[in-house]
Amino acid sequence: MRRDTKQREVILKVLRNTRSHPTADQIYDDVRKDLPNISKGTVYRNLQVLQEDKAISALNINGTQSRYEAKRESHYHFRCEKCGRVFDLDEPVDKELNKRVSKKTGFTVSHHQMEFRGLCKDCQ
Amino acid sequence: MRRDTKQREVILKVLRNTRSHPTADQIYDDVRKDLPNISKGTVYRNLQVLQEDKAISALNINGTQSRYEAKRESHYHFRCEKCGRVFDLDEPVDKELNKRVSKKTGFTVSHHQMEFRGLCKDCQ
DNA sequence: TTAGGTGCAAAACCTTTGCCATCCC
DNA sequence: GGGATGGCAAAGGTTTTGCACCTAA
Repeated sequence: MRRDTKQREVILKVLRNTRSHPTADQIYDDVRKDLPNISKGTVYRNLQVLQEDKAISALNINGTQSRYEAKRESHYHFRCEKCGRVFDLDEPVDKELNKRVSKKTGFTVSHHQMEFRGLCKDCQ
Repeated sequence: MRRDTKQREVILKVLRNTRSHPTADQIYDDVRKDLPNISKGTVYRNLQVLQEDKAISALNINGTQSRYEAKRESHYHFRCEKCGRVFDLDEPVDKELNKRVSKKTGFTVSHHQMEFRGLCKDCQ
């Protein structure tokens, strides 16, 4: 069973009080203001636990390794959460979205990426 | 100026001949069939160069570090390519997309992420 | 000729893990 | 009490980098 600990509580509090999408290291620094003795291992372990519990989410897709592809017509991806394979999709890319976001935000939008996730045929 | 090297050529060839979105390590293994003496450093360096030249692209967003956020209503992100900051967008999330992709592919689609890229207001 | 590129190995980074002490239920 | 969790430090895995030697232009 899951126990309540000060460490986990503070990590979650930090994430709930920011909109800055911090890295593990930034979270660590922030948490140390409350818990000067917390270790990085604990931060990482709790970030995982909190993800399992759906209390937080990681923006980055699939951990640390980069994947590459030759430049093609722009397209979206599907990543299987079990086997980790990445597939190209036929779904048409909506370029209007870039303009719409640009208009709303005032940012210069050059492109967007979309990734669907779930289970591929082999893994269902 | 950029010179043509056998190493870069083979790396690009490998990426053009696959749809498997390989990692740097997988590319390295593949390239070594042609160039047994190539080093990993060279692979990494060329993957960067090829990205600069827009000949290839990395699927992963923003290198190796993960960023986290507390769970919120699902939403899309914008990442500034200059300062690296990530912003939440108001753009409505289109859940129909999941169903459409699922129908087309036969995959089980649980969710999707979208990230827009460009320059934020401060960096333009 | 010479600036850009390569190989090699070490370093840098980020993340995970083993171990033992500690704490929550 | 006993299993879950934490702190610490070492290990692991990926990517970057310094340096001396090469090579395309």
